[in-house]
Amino acid sequence: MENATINLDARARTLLRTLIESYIRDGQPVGSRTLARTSGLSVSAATVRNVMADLEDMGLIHSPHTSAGRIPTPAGYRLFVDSLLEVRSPSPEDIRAIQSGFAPNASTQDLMDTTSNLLSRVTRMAGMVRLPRHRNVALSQIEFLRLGEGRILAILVIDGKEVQNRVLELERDFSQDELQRMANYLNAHLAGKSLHAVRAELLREMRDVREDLDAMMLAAIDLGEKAVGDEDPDDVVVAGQTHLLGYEELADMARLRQLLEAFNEKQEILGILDQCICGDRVQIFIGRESGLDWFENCSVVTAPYSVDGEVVGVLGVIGPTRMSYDRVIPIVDVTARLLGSALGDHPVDDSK
Amino acid sequence: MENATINLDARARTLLRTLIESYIRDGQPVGSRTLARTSGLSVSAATVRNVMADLEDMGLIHSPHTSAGRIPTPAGYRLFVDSLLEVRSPSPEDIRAIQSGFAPNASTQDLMDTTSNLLSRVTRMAGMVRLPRHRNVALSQIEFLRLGEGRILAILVIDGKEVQNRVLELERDFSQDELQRMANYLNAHLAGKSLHAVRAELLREMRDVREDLDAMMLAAIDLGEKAVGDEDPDDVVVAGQTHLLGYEELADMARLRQLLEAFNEKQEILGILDQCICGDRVQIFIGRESGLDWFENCSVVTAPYSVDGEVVGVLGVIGPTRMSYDRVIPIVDVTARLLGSALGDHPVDDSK
DNA sequence: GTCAGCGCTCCACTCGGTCGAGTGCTTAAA
DNA sequence: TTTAAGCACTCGACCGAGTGGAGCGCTGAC
Repeated sequence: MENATINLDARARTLLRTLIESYIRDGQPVGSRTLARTSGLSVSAATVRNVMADLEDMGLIHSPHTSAGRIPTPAGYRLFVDSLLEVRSPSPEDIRAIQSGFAPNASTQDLMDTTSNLLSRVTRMAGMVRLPRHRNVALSQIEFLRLGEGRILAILVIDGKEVQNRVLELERDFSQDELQRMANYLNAHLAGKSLHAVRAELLREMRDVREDLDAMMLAAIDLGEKAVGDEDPDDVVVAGQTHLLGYEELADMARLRQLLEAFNEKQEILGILDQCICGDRVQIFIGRESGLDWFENCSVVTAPYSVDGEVVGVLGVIGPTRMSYDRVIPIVDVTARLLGSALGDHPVDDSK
Repeated sequence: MENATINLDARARTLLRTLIESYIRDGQPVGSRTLARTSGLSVSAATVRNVMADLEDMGLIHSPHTSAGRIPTPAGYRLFVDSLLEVRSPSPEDIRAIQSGFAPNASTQDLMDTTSNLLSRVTRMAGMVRLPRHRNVALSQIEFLRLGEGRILAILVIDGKEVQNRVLELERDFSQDELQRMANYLNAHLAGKSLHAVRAELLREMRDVREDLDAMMLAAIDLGEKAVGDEDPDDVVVAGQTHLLGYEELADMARLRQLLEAFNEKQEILGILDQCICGDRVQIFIGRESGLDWFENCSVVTAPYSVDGEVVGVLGVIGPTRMSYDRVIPIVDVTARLLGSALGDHPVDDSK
């Protein structure tokens, strides 16, 4: 609807923008006189006061107490980032810092680590990267190893470079020999296909062709389904949480602790990032918008990153609501793009 | 030498002990009058003042400013924990809390996690566990998987339950078939022996019997040595760092940030813990004793833990110097013992 | 609609005074 | 020589009053 925001005339918008920019820069409530001077408009402080009163009625700014200046409310920030903000293109040194951070041919895990480190270092806030969903990566190989009575280690090699282990607990026991044959069967059928396709195929075979196969094949399919089936654990890499200690608007120890705890648990961070995976550009959460109350005075800036045109993950930063959005947004944006392309060029292809 | 500490008479020791206990309890500088009353000695405040002046000369206590009470110096704490402290046996509820935390049959990694969580929860400080060195755990199985041109995944199964992956980059390429034969060879020779023994044997064979073997065996030994050879990465598990935000003596943001940073880097934590691995009982570092200056106002209480009589790792807590040593020390002690025995009973033996 | 002026409010800061805790020193008794 | 009592002094915490300044709302004139 946004009806309240539409009927802001140009002057009010300019004043709101100047006020928020000033507050972001200095952290001080800004009064009518300074605002009148710095806005570039040729209006008096008194007029500015009238406009500010209107803005306050609309819930966009408020004064911490009588006769202090005004500071933006979350709603004010919202309007600001949605329609007032002029995003700078990222500064050359920022770009250089980000680009130089991406090592070629790094493993996915390394890429995640360096990216979140990069984000936190460049923005001086906390950086986070949602591990990529397994998109259409190819299953190179699957192997089974018998660990003990009914316990089997499944090894998935993905894209010829990534390795995943899963321990399966089964009811019946298999000899290593049987396991080997099952692996051979599965590899012959499935190697090179995408994980997604593999899962679909396994499920289909289980349903359709049960009776046409001998017991071994059946067991193999069952085993393969178990190994591939359970979604790999969602995870998120965070870095630079300690930067948040430096912001005095987050100095409340109790809240700060909740915040850092959230970074350790990762669960809530995940929830926030997952909300951002839809949408294809930078998204911003301000204050409590994400529904978490420990998020007071914090904002999140996220951007999805994609490989081959498909969104596979999200990255972002988290910092005080009073942050330089015009600097942070392009940084997050360009980092997402660079990560996407770094993940995109598959360096070592299986030599087939 | 400790010459300065020896010539403390019983009364001075009692007063120092009472003073430190009182300060640990209340966090307030303690003055002569209260000390005279609470010490149990029948002396006047004036006499206490004289003794306190002596203690101050020895560098055991000092006043934050004229006419405040006295607080212990690091040297005072040192003397306190070395020879004044009466360690309580751990309280029943603490013991219960610790014991109930150890799940039977947990993997090593899980044990580390729960243990450091336990330590931090019970002491309300930060807990840490140094991962056990690989003592004489048995190598159950070794397998190789060809990933690509010259890139091989080595899989070590240890103790029938733990799995380690290592990617090896080699100069020459092997076919999966060759790898299989090498693995068979190595398994036949080495399975069941301790990792330590395996490494020794591989090195010996490489040196002694080079010319007696065919090329394949030689390559196998070489490969095995590479897979087992590089020490697994030293690591340490920490938990509950955020508890440290609650202590107002650590409220300095800059220092606090260094502290949390150290927990993230883990490098310095490792250094501290490694200093404690010698010695077979609880050890205590007070303030800067560990050589790190960001350690001001912090203390570390550690204890080594052992399996089958051999020390394999260290665990401990880190908190403000002003902590209840008489409670923390037994907690760390008993946790180390419980972790040792939890690691000790090897639950699932390979069914051979 | 704009804006100058006025009165008002509230905060931040300072200053002086008081209170209490605690010390060091001196002196006297054991 | 050790212990204790008394006394003067210091310092920080606290309180209340006073002050200056920033900033607001309102009103009335243009």
